[in-house]
Amino acid sequence: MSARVLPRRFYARPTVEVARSLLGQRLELDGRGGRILEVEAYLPEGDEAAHAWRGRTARTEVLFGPPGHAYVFLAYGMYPCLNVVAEPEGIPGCVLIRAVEGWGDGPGKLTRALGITLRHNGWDLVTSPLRILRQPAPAHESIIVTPRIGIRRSAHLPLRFVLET
DNA sequence: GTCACGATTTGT
DNA sequence: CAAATCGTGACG
Repeated sequence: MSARVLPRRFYARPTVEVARSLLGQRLELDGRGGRILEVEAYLPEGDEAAHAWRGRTARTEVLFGPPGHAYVFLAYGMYPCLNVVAEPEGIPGCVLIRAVEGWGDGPGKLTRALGITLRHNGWDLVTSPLRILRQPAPAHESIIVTPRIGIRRSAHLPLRFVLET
């Protein structure tokens, strides 16, 4: 197992902190992947757009589990969207991966390109072929912050983070 | 059981 | 701007 794989403690932090830290790191499945360029945070509290807002259900179970796992859901019946579970176990924060360098921009496009499907839901990003590696940050990169895309509720919150070179 | 609704993408 | 497409959660 590569020494560059992000450890569990990386994910066991506040959701926004994890979201910002995720930018620039390398996401891969079976060795294929690239740097994460765009993410969105979905908060464990006060965030009506988050799936966990309605509480603990069969679907959101993964969000309440240990950090560093993948939460994959099907958007609009067609597009698998990949999220990274953050916060200590029991606190349902997560980060949506919206763009990966070289594999597409848009949460549904990058999953299709990398072959990520619903069957990857719940996979451990620390010990499985679906993982995130620490990547040295190039100089002169900054983070742009904007509202999240495609949601109606809690739409004003500044929770989308884009890596700007 | 039934039904309305999307954390999207693509084509008109 | 509208269609495609189906798992989920609310309701009864």
